[in-house]
Amino acid sequence: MSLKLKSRVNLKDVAKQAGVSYQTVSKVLKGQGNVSADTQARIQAVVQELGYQPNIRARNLREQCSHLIGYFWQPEPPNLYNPILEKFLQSIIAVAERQEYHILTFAWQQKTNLLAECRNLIQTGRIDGLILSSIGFDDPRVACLMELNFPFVSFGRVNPEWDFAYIDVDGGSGLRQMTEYLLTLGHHRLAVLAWPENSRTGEDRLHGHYQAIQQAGIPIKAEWIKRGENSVSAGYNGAKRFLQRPSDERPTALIGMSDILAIGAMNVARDLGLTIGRDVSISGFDDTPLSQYLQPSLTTVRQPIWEIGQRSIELLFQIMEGRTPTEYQILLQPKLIIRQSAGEVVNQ
Amino acid sequence: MSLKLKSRVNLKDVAKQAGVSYQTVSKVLKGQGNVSADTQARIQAVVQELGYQPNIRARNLREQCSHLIGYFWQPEPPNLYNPILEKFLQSIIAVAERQEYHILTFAWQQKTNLLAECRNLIQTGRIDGLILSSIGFDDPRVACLMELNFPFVSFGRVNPEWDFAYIDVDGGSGLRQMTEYLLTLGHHRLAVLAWPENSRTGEDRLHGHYQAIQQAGIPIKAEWIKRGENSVSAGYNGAKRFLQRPSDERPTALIGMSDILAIGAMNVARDLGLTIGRDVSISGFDDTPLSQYLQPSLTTVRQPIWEIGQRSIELLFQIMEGRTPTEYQILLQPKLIIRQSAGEVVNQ
DNA sequence: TCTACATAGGCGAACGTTCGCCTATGTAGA
DNA sequence: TCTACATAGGCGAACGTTCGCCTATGTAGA
Repeated sequence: MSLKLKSRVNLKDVAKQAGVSYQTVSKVLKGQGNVSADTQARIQAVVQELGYQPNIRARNLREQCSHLIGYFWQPEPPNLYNPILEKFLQSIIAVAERQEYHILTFAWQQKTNLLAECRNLIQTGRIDGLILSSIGFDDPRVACLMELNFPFVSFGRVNPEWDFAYIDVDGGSGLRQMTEYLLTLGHHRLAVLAWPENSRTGEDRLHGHYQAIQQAGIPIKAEWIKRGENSVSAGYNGAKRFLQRPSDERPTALIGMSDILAIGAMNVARDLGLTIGRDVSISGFDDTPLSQYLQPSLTTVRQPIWEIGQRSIELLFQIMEGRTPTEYQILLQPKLIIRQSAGEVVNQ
Repeated sequence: MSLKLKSRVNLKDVAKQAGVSYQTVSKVLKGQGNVSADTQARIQAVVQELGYQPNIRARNLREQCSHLIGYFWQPEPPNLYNPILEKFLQSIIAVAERQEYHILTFAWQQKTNLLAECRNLIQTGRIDGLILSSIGFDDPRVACLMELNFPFVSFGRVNPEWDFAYIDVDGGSGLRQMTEYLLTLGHHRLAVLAWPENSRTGEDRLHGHYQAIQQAGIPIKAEWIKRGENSVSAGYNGAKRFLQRPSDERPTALIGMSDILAIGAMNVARDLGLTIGRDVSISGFDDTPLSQYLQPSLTTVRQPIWEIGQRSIELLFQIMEGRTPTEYQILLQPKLIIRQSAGEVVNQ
C-alpha cells in the first residue's frame, strides 16, 4: 500500500517529461531564475498533468527548516477544561497556514521532564519556533529558550526583568474595569476569589482590583481576599466562608478570578438561599462559552483570544525571520461583559 | 542568532572526534551492525560530550516518513465549544509521543477546500497518518483517503457499507441506557431534542432511544422528536415547544442529544417556573466538564474519550506499519452518569 | 600452511530538493 | 565582422541521514 505512495512523482519525472533539467523545474516552481515563458508553460502543464507536489521532507532538509511551529500548553485536570484552548489553537493554525506553516501541539503533563523535551525538540530540528502558554514565575522553559536563543513567543508574562517577546492580556485592567463597574452599582464590600500567590497572572489581576478599590477610597483588607486553586470546589468553599457571615458583614459582591471560581460561588450562593444578582453579585473572568448560558448569565471579562493567537504567530514569524520587531511585548485590553449575575446593591 | 543553531553538531563531527566513519556512528546510535563494545563506548562518550542530537529532517528524508500524524477537527462556532477536544488531543499526543511521533492539528473551517488541503498534506509527505473526527454521511475526506489508500483512522462512522478503520462510541447504547433509566424512574412521556437527520451520530443515538421505547411497549411518535442544530438556543426553543403544553400532555422527561441542548432545556424549564428533576427531568450527552456543576447537576452520558484517543493512535500505528489489524472497527461503550437533573415521576 | 568463516567497520549511494555558478546561444552596437 | 552583454537553462554540490555491500583482519580447523 505504501508502495503506491513512495513512487510519487518527483522533480526528475517532471523534468524528463518536459525535456528540461530537474533544476529548471525547481526554478520555475519557486519563481526564480530566467526561464522563457514557453518553457515555463510547458513545465507547468506537465506539473498539472502528473499532479506533482514538492516533497516537503526534502525541502525541509535543504532549507534547514521544518515549517513547523510548536505550541506548548498545559492540560487541565480531568474535571476541568481549558476555556480558551480551542479558539487559541484555531487562531494560530489559521495564521500559520497562510505562511505554509503548521502547528505541532504538545501537552505537557505536570511532572514530565519539560526542559529535556523542549531542548530535544529544538536540537533535533523538529520545530522552527515555539509558542508557550501557561507560564509561571521563573519559568525554566523561558530561561532555556532565551539561553538557546531560539525563536519563541509566550502567551503570558513571567518575571518583569526578563526580556523576551510575549503577548499578554492586561488582566489588571480587566479586574479594574470589573471592580469599577461593581463600585458604580453601589457595592462597597467586595471580596475576591483569587489564585495562589505564585501565579503571575493572578497577581496582575489582583493588582488591578487594588487600584480600583484604592481610587474609590476603600481600604484594602487582606481578609477580603481568599486564595485557592482554580476549581469549582475551591470557588464554592472560598465563597462559602464569605457568604456565611451575617448579612450586614458579608460581601455584596464576589469577584472571581475565573469563571470556574465564579461558578463555584454561584452554586454556594444558591445553596445558601441567596438570589444571585440581588442578594449577592458574582463576577467571573474568561467568558467561557457556557458562561452566557448559566442562570443567571455570568458577568465576566473577555480576553481577545483570537487577536492574541494571531499576533503571537505574527510576532513569532518576525523573530524567526531575524527581524527585530519594534513592539515585542504586547499587552491587549480585555473587555467587560455585563450580564445578569451582578446587579445593583439593594438594601443597605 | 540562527547561525548558532545551524552549526549544530552532526554525525561527521562525532565521527571525526571518535576516529571512525560517520556511518559507524549512525550504526551505533541505531543499534545496528557489528561494532565492538570498545568502539561503541567511545562513540557514545563523544555523543554525550558534544551533545549530539540526530537531525530529524535528514532522517525524515532518508526514511521516507515525517514522524507526524495529522488530526483534523472541526471547530465549533464562537459561542460554543468542543467538550472533548482537550482530552482527546491530550490522549493522542501522549500515545504518539511514546513512539516518537507528534501531532499536527488542523482546524478545518466550514467552507474551505477540505479535499485539496487533505490531498496536499498527504502528497507533499507532510504526515504519515491521519486521525479524522466530526465526519458525516458520504464524507468526501473519507472517500478520498480510502481512494489514496492512505493510513487513517476516524473517530466516528459514516456509511455502513464503507470499509475503513474507525473507533466510535456506541451512541445508540448510550441513549438506550438513558431511556431505560428514565423508564425505571416512571417516565412514559419522553421527548427528545435531536440533531438534523444528516448526522450519522445523531441517528445512531436516536435509534438506541427507539429500541428502549419499543421494548417498553411505548409507541414511537414523531412529534416527540424535535430536531435542531446543536446549540443552547436550539435546545431552549425545542424544549419550550414541549414544556408549554398542558401539564398532563407535556413530556415528563426531555432527553438531550448533547449537554448543550440539555442546558438550553434547563434554562427554559426554569424560565417557565418548572423545577428540574421534579416537574421535568432533563438529560444530556457528553458529560462536559461543567455539567456536574450545573444546578441541578446534569444526568448525562460519558464517552470514554481517553480510551478513544489511545486506541485510535494504536490502530493507526498498526495500519501505518502495514499490519492488518484484526479489529479495525471498534465500538466503545459509553457510561450513564446519574446526577440530579432527572428524578422520579411525581404526580401522575 | 591453506581454507573458510566470523567480526569490525569503511564506503558509495541514495532520499528529493535548492542554490550558485557556469556555459551556450542570440542580439545589438561599433 | 568582432565584441559585449543579456537570456535561457544546465550542472555540480549540498542539506544529514540510513542502508547495503564490500573489505580487511583475525581465528579455527584440516
